[in-house]
Amino acid sequence: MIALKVTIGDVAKKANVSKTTVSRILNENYAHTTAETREKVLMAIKELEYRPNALAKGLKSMRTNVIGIMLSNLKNPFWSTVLEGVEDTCRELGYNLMICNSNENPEMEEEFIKEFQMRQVDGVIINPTCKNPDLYDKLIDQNYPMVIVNRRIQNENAYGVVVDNVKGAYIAVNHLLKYGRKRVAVSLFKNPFVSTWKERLEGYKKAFLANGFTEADYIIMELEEGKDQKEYIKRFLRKHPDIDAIFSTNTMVTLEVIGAIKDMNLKIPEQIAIVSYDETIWSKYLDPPLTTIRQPGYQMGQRAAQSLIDLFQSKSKPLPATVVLEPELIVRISCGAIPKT
Amino acid sequence: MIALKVTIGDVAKKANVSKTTVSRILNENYAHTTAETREKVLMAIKELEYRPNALAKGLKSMRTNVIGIMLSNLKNPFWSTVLEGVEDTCRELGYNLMICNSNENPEMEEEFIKEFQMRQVDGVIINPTCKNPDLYDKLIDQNYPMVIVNRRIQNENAYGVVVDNVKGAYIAVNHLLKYGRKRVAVSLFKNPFVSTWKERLEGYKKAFLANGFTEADYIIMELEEGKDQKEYIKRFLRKHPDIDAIFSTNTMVTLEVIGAIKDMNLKIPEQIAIVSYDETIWSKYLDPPLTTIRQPGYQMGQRAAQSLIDLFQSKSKPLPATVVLEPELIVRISCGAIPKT
DNA sequence: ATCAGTTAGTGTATCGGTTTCCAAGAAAAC
DNA sequence: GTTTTCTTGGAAACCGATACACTAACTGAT
Repeated sequence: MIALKVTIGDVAKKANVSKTTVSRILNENYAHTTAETREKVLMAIKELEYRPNALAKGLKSMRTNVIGIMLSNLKNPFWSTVLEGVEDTCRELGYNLMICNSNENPEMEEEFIKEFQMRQVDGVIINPTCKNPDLYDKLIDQNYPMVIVNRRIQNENAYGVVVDNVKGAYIAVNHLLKYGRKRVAVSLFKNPFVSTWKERLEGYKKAFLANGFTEADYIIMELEEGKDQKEYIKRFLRKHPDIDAIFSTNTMVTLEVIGAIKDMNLKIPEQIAIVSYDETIWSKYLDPPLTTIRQPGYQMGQRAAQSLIDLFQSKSKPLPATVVLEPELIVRISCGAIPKT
Repeated sequence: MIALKVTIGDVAKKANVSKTTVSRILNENYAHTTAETREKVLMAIKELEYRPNALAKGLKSMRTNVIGIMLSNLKNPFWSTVLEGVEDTCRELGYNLMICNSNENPEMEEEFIKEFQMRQVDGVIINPTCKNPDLYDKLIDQNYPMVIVNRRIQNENAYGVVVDNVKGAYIAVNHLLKYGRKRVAVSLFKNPFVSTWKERLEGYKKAFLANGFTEADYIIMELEEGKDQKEYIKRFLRKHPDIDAIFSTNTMVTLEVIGAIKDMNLKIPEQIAIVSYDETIWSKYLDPPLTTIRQPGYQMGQRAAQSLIDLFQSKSKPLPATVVLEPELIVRISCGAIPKT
């Protein structure tokens, strides 16, 4: 048997009071108890090593102090950082965390939302697949406490925490163009549902226009999940031999790009410069050290957890809003352009 | 309000049966129901979009179908992989996952275990800090369903999944010595509580003795958390200028080691060869490409979840056992010794 | 002495399921 | 035709907490 259970009734009996009294003391509601009674009860709790059953508590009180987080990808280290921010914040504020992974699969996403609801989590943080707009709308209409992270959804009443992806892409590509690159390609996983995809592409285009280029100068390399990326990239580079820089919107893609370039015996950054999304601890040790866009993942996690908990703790419901965090360009060798300091 | 609740009573009323009958059908206990009744009830469930309340269910049935996982570090990508294995397996088998992070802090660890117990999780997977032996013993004595991952604890009755760390270190150092390195240092975070620390050090020593060296040849570089690692490594290297290889037991340390070596303008692998723990997607793109020990993290997660669930699903309790997975040496440039193929 | 007001504490319904025990009718056995 | 068994289904207790309605005791004012 698993640790035979001590219930609130046992404590009450031992301390010679009612369950109500014990419950009040447990919940630090001291309205109807003397210091003396409290002492007695706390003693009994300690002696019996009593731990309240969170299931029973949640059932009656309609609050579980659990929040759910649904990510779409566990592999990407960016999410570890976000998760860390969420976890730390939850712990500080007395919440536990239930985690699941939609794997970009909208059916999974829907299934897990139901799961979270059955488990009566107090709210959810979700990196949406963006493929279930009706689901998001329904949840928001129902006033289900939810914070959308990293990506945007098409609903004005959502609470969200994102990084400015237009800006992230813009500062990356702008840096390349300012330092003389003319044929800058963008590499991205084809995923037109996802807002980050659209925004980073938008930032890429914006940088071109801001630097006197035209639409004709865009070079867009769309990769498809599951294929041999490196082969595709090599073919693409051979077809466009004038490319002198690549802005990569995704860590995994970046590594494939670097692999392809090395296979083709091209020099980074002399022949092809690279700026890549997502700073990691490896970035500065790559060959060559990688210029990256850093996203404040830990902060994103913190803010998301904080906003969510505000949502059901504050009496006056906060207005729907999306917090926008700032990306940052970390300049290293791979972009071939280090500003003088 | 959050989605107004449909209860089993509502379904019962709609289908003109008792709660008992609905409950039986929900739990696929068809002993007392005709196909006709089932049909009726399932219709009602669908129409009302009924979803059982997992809290109520768990309270009475003493089963939550939730398992807890406690890691000691979210940053290290090795754990993302493990987590992915656990998550996938849990989903397949119908379990949900509650996650927390002890951050190597034994008090946190104890706190979170209590938290998990209060929440009535069915069992836990834990990467122990190794600093709470009494806690582990107590849980095991109480028959608390628990699978220890990655590290070993001093208790014969534990269930565990680990990678062979003696072997991992052995094959790394053996490779260096076989290919002619004579002054091989090991770099590790000083953490004598943790079994992996001991085992990797043991493997290091074993490789020396197997290659005709003696204890006098050990060069042990112990780092302390929180200090400036790179500075310390540089001082160490200057003090031991004869070091011609480093076996690094930890990804983060490896990066510091590489940084230190580059700062000192030494060549990898010509002057100092490196073999490092934990293969990552970056390893082969580092400068130079890194020879690593790959640990099967995803498998570790799978096996752990599988074992844990076996523990409370199979009638005959499995015997305590620790599954040992095999590490693998991935040879690249940094060790300066690529076997001919 | 009476009444109102306050304080400390209790009894019990309740949350939403599961489970045990029992009943009624049909089928089978004698 | 009566008893036994099997099948289908329901009533009510229960899991372990919280919350509402209530009482008993005490204070103090009239």
